[in-house]
Amino acid sequence: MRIGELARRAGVSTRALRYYEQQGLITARRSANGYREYGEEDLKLVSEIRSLLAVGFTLDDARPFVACLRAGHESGGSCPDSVAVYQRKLAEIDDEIRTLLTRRAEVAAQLTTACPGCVLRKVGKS
Amino acid sequence: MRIGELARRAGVSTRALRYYEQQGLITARRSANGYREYGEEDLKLVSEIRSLLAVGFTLDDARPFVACLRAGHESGGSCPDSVAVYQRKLAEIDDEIRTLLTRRAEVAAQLTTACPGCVLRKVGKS
DNA sequence: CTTGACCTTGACGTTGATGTCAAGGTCTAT
DNA sequence: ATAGACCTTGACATCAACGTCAAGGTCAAG
Repeated sequence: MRIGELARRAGVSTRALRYYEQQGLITARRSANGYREYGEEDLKLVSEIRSLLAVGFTLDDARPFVACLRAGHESGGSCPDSVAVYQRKLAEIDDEIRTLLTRRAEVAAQLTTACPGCVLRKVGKS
Repeated sequence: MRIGELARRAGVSTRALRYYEQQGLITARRSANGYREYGEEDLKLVSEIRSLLAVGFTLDDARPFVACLRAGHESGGSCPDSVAVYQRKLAEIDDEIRTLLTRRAEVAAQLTTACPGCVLRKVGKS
């Protein structure tokens, strides 16, 4: 299939696909006229990339997963490198959550200081 | 005081101060030679801005706080507009936290699926 | 043969808060 | 008068993942 069809089926833009290729995440054969030609495996790769992006991974994070699929594994996450990324990501997310919780407390404290009572009375609630 | 001194005392770069001015957050008198001239109030404004940025506010979010201080209030947060921003920010932070918690669960689930047991065995732990 | 749907590469725009040059004016001290 | 520490405005660079033209080639259908 060509890039337009892959884009439609994967739910991404053709621009995104070319970008992934430029970043070395996917590759494409070229037909005689220079058009990119993809197979079903590529749909799988792109789907993997999208689901990873959807949970906050970067394209760089997605590399090991793509490599894993290319290596023939059914799941992109079943390779050591992918697992390492999963674990690093979990740690990063935990960090962010902690940061946000701290911030939340700080902001709530400042609000309380600046306007005692404001933090308790929800807007629009009697 | 001139921009260099304010920058040192506030712990920011002169570039940042000029940017805040460009964004309409602070203003400066000009001495005969064209140099920016600041007073102690400006240090207070900049400090307020920095502490807000530190907890994840944008410069735009900081506007009401600066206006509040300029209006003579001791605290930048003690004006209705500032309180509204506080509350909006709290809601935003809560949203982000919820999103991250969801993501964490998703990533952990994928990790479990891809590599059962990996999520339990902490790296480097026997 | 021409429309129209598809494809190509290339390159600038987006977002926020600066960093970092460039090219030059000002002022103090030596 | 010259170094050097300060100031000025202006403008491009950064980060990620694309969006959005621009200018043009390809191909099947009418």
